[in-house]
Amino acid sequence: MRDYPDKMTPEQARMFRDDVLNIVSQIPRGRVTTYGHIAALTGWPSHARMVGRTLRYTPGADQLPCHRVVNIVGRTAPGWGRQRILLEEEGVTFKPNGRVDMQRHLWEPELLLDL
DNA sequence: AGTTTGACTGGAG
DNA sequence: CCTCCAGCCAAAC
Repeated sequence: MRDYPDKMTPEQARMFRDDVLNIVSQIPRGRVTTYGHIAALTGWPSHARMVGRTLRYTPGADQLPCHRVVNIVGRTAPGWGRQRILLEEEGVTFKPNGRVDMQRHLWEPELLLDL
């Protein structure tokens, strides 16, 4: 028995994209969240990779605070060195190993509304 | 229609 | 802490 929903229909894909962008727009300044947390909130918990794809390829996503999305261990996006600068500018601190200090800055969206 | 590719994750060594 | 690997799944080849 698969523990994940059936393959997305085009409409579900559209809703997923809109939900992801909506959630990202709500990440507070100076905080970060993860691909997995966002995926879970949309109702598609196994689609963390899809969250990354959405932020990378959706036109206009660069106007949202997508630099506040990192992976579960606090690693920034490959090939996007500017992400660290943007985060540091709003007070996010990094550990010596180059990862975001998740203990201090992780924002875990809880009961999200108006999606 | 089969294979490869990631802005991912969790576990093993 | 690091690297490697299997599982993941829509998209791109």
